[in-house]
Amino acid sequence: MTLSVTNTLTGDREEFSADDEVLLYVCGLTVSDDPHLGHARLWFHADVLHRWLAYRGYDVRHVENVTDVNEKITARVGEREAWTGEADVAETFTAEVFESMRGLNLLRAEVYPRVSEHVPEIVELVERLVEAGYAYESNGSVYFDVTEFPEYGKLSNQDVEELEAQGEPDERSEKRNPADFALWKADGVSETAVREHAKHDHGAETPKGQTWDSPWGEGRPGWHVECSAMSTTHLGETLDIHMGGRDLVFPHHENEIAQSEAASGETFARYWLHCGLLSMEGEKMSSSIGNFWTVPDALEELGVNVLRTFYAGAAYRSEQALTDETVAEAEERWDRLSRTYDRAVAAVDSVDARAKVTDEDLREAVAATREEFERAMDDDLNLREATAALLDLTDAVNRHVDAVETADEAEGADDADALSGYDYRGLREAVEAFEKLGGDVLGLQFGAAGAEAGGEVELAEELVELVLDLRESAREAGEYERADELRDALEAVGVTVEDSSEGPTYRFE
RNA sequence: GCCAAGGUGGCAGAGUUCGGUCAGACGCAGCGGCCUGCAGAGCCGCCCAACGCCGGUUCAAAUCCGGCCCUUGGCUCCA
Repeated sequence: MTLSVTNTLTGDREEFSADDEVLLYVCGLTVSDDPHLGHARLWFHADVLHRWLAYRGYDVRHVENVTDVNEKITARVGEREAWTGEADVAETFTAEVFESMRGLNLLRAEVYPRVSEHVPEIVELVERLVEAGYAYESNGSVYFDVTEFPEYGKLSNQDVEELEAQGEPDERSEKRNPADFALWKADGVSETAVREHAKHDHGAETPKGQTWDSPWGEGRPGWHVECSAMSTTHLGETLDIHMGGRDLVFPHHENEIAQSEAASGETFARYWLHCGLLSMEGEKMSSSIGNFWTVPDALEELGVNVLRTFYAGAAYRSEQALTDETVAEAEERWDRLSRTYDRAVAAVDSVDARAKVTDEDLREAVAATREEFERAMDDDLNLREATAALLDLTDAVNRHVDAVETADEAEGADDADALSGYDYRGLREAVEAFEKLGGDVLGLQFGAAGAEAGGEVELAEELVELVLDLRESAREAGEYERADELRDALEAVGVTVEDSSEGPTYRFE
């Protein structure tokens, strides 16, 4: 079985092929605001793609850009005292992005190139396009002539004539054709552009943003060249996979193809993968609409595992809705996975490794899970189905552990450990499946809750166990009211207690 | 107006590439049972039930073709 993906270029599901090395370019974001859960959705899916390719034995070279030159950034200059220029604003939000990425447990890309550090490469690319006749200079700006590139529109199925017809015919325009787009913009950011994007009126002085010297005079890179220049610089002329949000298909990605292929004569990207949008209240989550939830806030409230489980609840190419209900569902799904994992680990730890119990049902379930998971992932990264396979395994594990516990109890064994009929190997395989498939591929962090904080957690555990001893005494004496009081008190400070036939268990919420 | 994606049960969301093995994946919510002092977790069962509408092709269509309606995204910065 090999991976197949939906390629926007052809609109079809295609078998993925590549050499040992996969060149993956992900369209990152403009650092003009806090990253929100819509951005994180793309990051997540790019991350899982990266992980899955690695699982399949590819060496993944993953590059993700940071756009730190943009009028939206310029528009925020002055909002804070430290923001004296475009670079200050960009620096603040770039730091936010990296922190969010760390929090989301994303595999690091090989490099996160910034526009501000690639202006020479951008200028070089624009020069090449001018020389080749695909672009022209006009009043110090440079535009790409879409009529010179016959394949323009092939990604998004746009018709150049149709686009031309839409454009306002403006005699005074610097552009030859209405659909032409800027590669290089003369001077700094215009006042109107800043005013359009500015959230607050901040003083009389209008920031112009950074400018760089070029053969056409002082100016700034256009909106789409950055990705062409940076991807070529770091990965070469032909990418294996180019991934981005669906809202970028036109014009951004269409223009990238035009620039890159006109300049190199080579295919720019072999597979175009587009991630569906995250909606909230029926609209796409967006900074400009204001219906967003920032990544740091969401991580704080839900935690990385719930968030990742949420994203894994829908295929990358579908839209996904963020509502109280869908979040609650993700919480339940994650809890179920993590509880079962903990339970399996506890069972493995308690068993006598020499025991030779085998449980065919359990082992078959593990094998089936692995097979189904791989099939689902290869099938255009069907994460919902892959997660479903893991959830199926929780049934088998719980059934097995339940059965053994019940049997131990029936025998009245006080030395349950030695007698237990756990399938040691089967459970180990199950634990490994959770760690490999759920952990390595989906990026979930099993069993990490207690390991994170170290010493403090240990102390907390001892204290909780102390209280639980008291509660057990109360229960043995039949003082259930007292026992419930203690349980409620623990719950109030974030410790959930659950009784089982082998004594109480607890977890920190 | 043009381009694109999509419309499947109370919710959410697979399945559409290659028509039958698929109608009821996985999950959530709800209901019942087992277990339990209670609760929770877990297990078992139920949820009497959905493929936007209208045609067509076919022995057979959620899946292919045509038309229509609706939603979302894009056509301006946007993951």
